[in-house]
Amino acid sequence: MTPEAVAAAITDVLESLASAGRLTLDAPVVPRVERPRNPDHGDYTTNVAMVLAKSAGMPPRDLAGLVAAELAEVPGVSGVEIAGPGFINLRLEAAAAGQLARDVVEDGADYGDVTDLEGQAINVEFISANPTGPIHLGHARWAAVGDALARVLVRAGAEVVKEFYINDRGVQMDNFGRSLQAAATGAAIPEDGYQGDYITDVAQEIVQSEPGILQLPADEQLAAFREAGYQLQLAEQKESLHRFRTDMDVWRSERELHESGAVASAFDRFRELDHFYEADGAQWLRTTEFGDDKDRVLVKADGEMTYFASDTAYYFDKRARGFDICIYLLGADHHGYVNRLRAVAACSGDDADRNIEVLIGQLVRITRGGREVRLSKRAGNIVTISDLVDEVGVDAARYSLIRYPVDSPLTLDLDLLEKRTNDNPVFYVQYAHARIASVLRNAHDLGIDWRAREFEPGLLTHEREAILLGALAEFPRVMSTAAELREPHRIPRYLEALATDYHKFYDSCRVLPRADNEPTPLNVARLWLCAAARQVLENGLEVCGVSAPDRM
RNA sequence: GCCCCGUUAGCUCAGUCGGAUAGAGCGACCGCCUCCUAAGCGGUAGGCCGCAGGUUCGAUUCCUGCACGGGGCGCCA
Repeated sequence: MTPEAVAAAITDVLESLASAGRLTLDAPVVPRVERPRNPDHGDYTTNVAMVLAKSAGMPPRDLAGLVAAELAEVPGVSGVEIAGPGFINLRLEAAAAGQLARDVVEDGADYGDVTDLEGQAINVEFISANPTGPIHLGHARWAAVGDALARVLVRAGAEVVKEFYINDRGVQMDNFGRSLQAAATGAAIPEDGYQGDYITDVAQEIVQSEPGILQLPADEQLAAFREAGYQLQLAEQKESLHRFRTDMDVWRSERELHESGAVASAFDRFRELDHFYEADGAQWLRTTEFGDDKDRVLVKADGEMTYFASDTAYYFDKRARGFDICIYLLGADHHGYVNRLRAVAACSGDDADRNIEVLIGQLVRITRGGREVRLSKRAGNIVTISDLVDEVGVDAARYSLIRYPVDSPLTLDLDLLEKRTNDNPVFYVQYAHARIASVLRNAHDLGIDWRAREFEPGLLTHEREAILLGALAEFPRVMSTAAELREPHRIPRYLEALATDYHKFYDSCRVLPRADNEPTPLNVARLWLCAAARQVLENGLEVCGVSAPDRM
């Protein structure tokens, strides 16, 4: 019996009481069913009696009594108690709780999939680094979180596209090209250019593959370096993200938005809706009508398009491709952009509250040797995402970035991550998985085919078996919450709690028969439970993009 | 000045769509492998949940103000 089933039973009770005239209900209620911290409070608890007391016009405890009496008759429920100000605590029969193990095993990789977001088309844009250098540690958080979020949304039934916006036009591209050109020709790197060692490497690579480039006239040469460098960096970014197990579905070029006329037609749309005007020689979007602090320039007085101009077209582009919800993951240093983006939606006649979601993530601080590492692409002080993967591995890197809520600051201690100690919870979770895999392997070696034997869920009566079953039953709800709140960090946190519950179970409940004894029905039931726990750990780790090893 | 985020155990941080005794890891201390993976488990110590008000049966959680810390307020990207 799952928490969902308990909630449904409570709803049934409430409705039948209401239709029998024993209770007045203002509106249909979705009862909240929780797992109490304190095991003395039963397997599940609900506060419906307190919530409904006022509208029902009776004291919470009386109402609780009414509901509890009916609940006690529900099959699978072994006990109901009223506690405190009006909590209803209930206990399940072991067989009803244990049945879940079989359900999990049978659902396999699908266990934990939910339907909350079915029918929604969601675009998740993240990282969107300039193609003027490698993906670095400053981007790593978004790479991990964005990818995990996308996986969560998919599990919740949404249609999801992961997208990277390439800022391949504008001033930074020219700076980049000039820096490469200078590095290749032995000139000084411009002051506002890129200083990193990688610039020299890239410049050399370009000269090597296109020796003729050095003979070109200065203008053509600059363009050639810019374009060649762009292609090399873009390929580098794709490759390093691939190694990080973050593969984008769409790489959208800013340049293409201009060339295809998307920017121009966005402007037309704004004109139609009368949100567009000219002043001081520039062309503006009247974003202040929709909550922005000031209107924003689309075309500068010198005729150049702003970055924001592309953004407006990009939003239309996403909507035209059928996305109801456009999620942007941005760093805290871009939070000033939120109102602008929302205003774009509003200016085009959309509902900013529904169509645009901006997740602002706090920046990651990085320490090494107890000192903060400052990252600056232009100053050339870069730790790339590939360096991180080389040092600590993809699993540890992704996991430690995903396990914190994005609005909380995060310090990545490179020394700590390199240690591979238990400080890093990814090992704790993976170890639980490997431990179960080992037990199942041993069962197989002993010739115990638990799947073929009868599963007697009523045998799982040990307290730690009950707790483990309860934890397994939580997984779909954790997935729902993570998806609806856009909070993928809830998955690793859940997995850590689940791993603890498994380790505790393992510590006090012998799974396999000792010596040459024949397996008992209890051994078999526990193997089902182990298999279920292993499956949930695997599914959860998969959502994080972290491997679930069979041996460690 | 205005806007966003944070403030919870010695340290790093969870938790809160308002619920019963606030959690984990690390660090400290004490135990547990002739037995399925000890990367594990059990126990002890450690808290005015930043401060002050408000909302109510009930606030660490919601609202307001304040303090401290981080980030942002360009015809830059």
